[in-house]
Amino acid sequence: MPQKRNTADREQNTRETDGRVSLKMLADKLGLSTTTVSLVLNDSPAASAIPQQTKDRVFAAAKFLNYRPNYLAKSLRAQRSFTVGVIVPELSDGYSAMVLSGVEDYLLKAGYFYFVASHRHQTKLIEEYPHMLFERRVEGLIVIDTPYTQNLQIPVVAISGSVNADGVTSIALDHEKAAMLALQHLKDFGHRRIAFIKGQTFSSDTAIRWKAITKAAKKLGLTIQSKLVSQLEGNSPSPELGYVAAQGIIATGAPFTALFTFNDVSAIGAARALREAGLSVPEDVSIIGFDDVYSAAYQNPPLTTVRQPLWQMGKLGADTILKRITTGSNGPYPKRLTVEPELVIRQSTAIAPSANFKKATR
Amino acid sequence: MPQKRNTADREQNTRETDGRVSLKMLADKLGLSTTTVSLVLNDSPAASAIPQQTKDRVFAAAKFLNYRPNYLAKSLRAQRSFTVGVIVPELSDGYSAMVLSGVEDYLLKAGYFYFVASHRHQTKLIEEYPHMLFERRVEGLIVIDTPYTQNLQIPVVAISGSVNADGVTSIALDHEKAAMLALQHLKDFGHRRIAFIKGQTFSSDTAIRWKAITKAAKKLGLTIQSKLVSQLEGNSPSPELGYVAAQGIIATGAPFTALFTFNDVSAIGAARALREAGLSVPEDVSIIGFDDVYSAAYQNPPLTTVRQPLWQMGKLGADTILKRITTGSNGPYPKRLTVEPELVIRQSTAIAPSANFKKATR
DNA sequence: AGGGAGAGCTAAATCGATTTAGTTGAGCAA
DNA sequence: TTGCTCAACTAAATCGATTTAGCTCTCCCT
Repeated sequence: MPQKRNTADREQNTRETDGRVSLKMLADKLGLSTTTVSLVLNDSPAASAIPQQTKDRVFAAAKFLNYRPNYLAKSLRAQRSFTVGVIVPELSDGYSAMVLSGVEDYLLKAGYFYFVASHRHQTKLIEEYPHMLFERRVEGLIVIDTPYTQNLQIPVVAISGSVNADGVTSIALDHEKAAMLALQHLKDFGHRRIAFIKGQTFSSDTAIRWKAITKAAKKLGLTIQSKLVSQLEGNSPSPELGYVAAQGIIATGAPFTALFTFNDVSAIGAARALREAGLSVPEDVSIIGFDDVYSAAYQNPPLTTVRQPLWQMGKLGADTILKRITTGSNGPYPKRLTVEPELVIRQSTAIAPSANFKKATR
Repeated sequence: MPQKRNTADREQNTRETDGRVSLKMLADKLGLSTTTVSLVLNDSPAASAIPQQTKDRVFAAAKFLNYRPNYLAKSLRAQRSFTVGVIVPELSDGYSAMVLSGVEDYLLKAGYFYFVASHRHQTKLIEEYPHMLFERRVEGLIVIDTPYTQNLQIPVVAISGSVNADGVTSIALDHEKAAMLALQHLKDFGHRRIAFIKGQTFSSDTAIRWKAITKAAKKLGLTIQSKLVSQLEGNSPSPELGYVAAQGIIATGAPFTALFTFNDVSAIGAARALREAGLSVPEDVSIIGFDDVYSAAYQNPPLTTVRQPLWQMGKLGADTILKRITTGSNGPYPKRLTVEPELVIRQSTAIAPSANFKKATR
C-alpha cells in the first residue's frame, strides 16, 4: 500500500514529502527551472529580464503551494545561519530572563533567532555548550554571567562576567559606582555597622563587586567587620539562600543596622530571616538589594535597591554581537562596555536606629 | 604577515576558511576520501572493514584540526534538525521562564536545541513565528500560553492554552480542581464575600479558569458579586497590574474579606493596594494567589497560593514533543494531558474577620 | 590457473537552496 | 543573409555533510 502510493505520487510528480514543498517541486509545477524561480522569489537583480507575467505566476504558485525555503539549505549555501547562541546559568531566576528579554527583542527584529542553553553552573556544560553551539553554526555567542574560556572563531559578548579571553566584548555594570551609591546612601542614614551578603563563588560578579564594595567602604571611612559578612551558597534561584545567609549573620550575635545583599532575591529571603529574629525592617535594620527585579517594588516594605539595567544590558549585548557579526572577524571591536547603576530608594532603608546604634558601638 | 600566511596556506591547500575545518580538508590532509573519514567518525557499521590503525589516524587528525561537522549540512542531509521552537508571550515574567526551564532540561539532554521567540501578545508575531520556525526546520513546536491556529506539518504541544487545532497536544492544569481548592479553603475560613481578579483577556487561561471558578462557587454555594470582580489589563509582567485591579475593587466600596487573584504576581501588587487602603493582610483581607512563583513564599506575609507545577509542565511538554517527533506524524498522540494543582497554605489567608464581616453585611 | 571472498577503500548521488556562466530564439540593422 | 543585441531562460557548480553502490587488490581454495 505505501508502495502503491509512492508509485502514484511519482507518476504525478507531486510527492508530498510530509507536506513540505521544495523549490524543485515548485519549479516543476511551473514548468520553469529552479534558477528562475529562485531569482524571482528573491527579487534578485538578475531577474530583471523576467517579465512581470512570469513573476506573477511564480508568486502565485509559491503562495498556493505555501512554499517556504528550507533555511538549512539556504544557510549552508550562504554560509550564514542568522543564529546566535545564548548561554545562561539558569533560566528561572529572573535575572537571566530579564537580560534575555532585552537580547531577544533586538535579535528577532534583525531577523536572527537564538538558541538558549543553561548550564546550572556545571563545569562540563559550561565548556561543552560553546562548542555545541559552534557546531550548529551560530554566528555569535552571548554568555550571561558565565565564564568563557574557549577560543572559538566567532564573536563573543559576555554580559556580567569577568572575561578576558580574546575576541570577547565584556558588558558590565560600573560596580564601583554601584557600591558607592549603596554605601553612601547607608552612610547618609547614619549606618556604621553594615552587614553584607556576598554572591556565590561561582558567580562572576561576586569577586568584582566585593572588591568594589571594600574599595568604596574604605573611601567612605566605613569598616567592614568580617563577622558581618556572609555568602550565598548553593545554586537555587530562590530567596532561601539569602534567608540562610542572613540567619548566619544574625547567629553571630554581632550587632548591625543595615544589610547590603548580593541581589534582590536574597534580600527578600534575608528580610524574612530578620523578621523571624524579631527585627523589623527598616526600623531595626535597613536592607538594600541589588538588581531591581520586578517584585522588588512590591515587597513589604518595598525594597531599596541598586538597579542594574538588565534589559538594556541584553539589548546592548545583542546590538554588539550583531555589529560584530556584520563587521567580520578582522574588524576592531570594543573590549569592554560599561553600563550605569541607579540607586532606587524605597522603604526598606531608613535612618539608623540611634538606640540600636549606641548598643552596637558600646 | 596575515597576507603571507594566507598565500602559504593556499599553496598547501590548507586554507583556513575562518578557522573552520571541513570534512574535505580533513580527508585531504589524511590522503583519504571523505567517505572513509565520515564512516570512521560516525562509527558506522560500514566502517568495520577499516583497520584500527587508519581509524586512529582519522581520530587523531580530527582532534588535531579540531574538526566539528557542520550541523547545517548534517541536518540538511539527514532531514533532521534536532531543533524545536518554543513560543512564549514574555520571557521576563517568571511564568514562561519557569516552564522553559523544565522544557530545556529535557531537550538538551536529548541532544536537541531550541529557539525561543516571545511575542508580547502581538497578533502578527503570534501568527508569524510558527512559520518562521517552521522554515528553520524545527521538528516540533511548543507554545506556552499562546493561541495556535496555524496548521503546520509538525507536532505541536500547547502548554496552558485552550488550543483545539489539529495535531496539537494540550497540556493544562486541572482548573476545576484548582478553583475548588482555593474556594474551599476560603470557605473553610468563613469567607463569603470574595473578590476576584481575572487574567487579561488575551491570556488563554483566563476564560477557562473563570469558568472553573464560577462552577466551583456554585457548587460551594458561594455567590460572586460582579462589583467584586476585576480584571488585569495591559501586558506588563509587573505586579503593577494587580495593584491597579485591586484599587478598582476597593474603589467600589463593596466590602470583601478575601481576594483570589489570577496569579502570584498580581497578588503581590494587590497586597500593596490593600495595605495602602489601610487593610491588613490577612487580618482584614485574605489573599490567595496562583502559580506559586519563587518569591511567593517570601512575601510578607508569605502568600497562600494554588501551585501550578510549571517546571513539570515544561518537562512534560518537552517529553511529549520528543515522543511525537520520534513517533512520526502518522502515529497516534494524546490530545490532552492534565496536571494537578496543589494548594499551598501560607500566611496570607486566615479566618474571616467577623467584625469586618458584620460591617460588610450590614 | 581460475574463481570467490573479503579487506580497504572511493566515486558519485543526495539533501535544497543560490548563483555563475551560459544558451536559445526573436527582432532588427547593414 | 549575416551578425548583433537583448529578452527569457537554464545547466551545472556549490555549500558540507551522509550513504549507496561499487572498485581494486590480495589471498586462498580447488
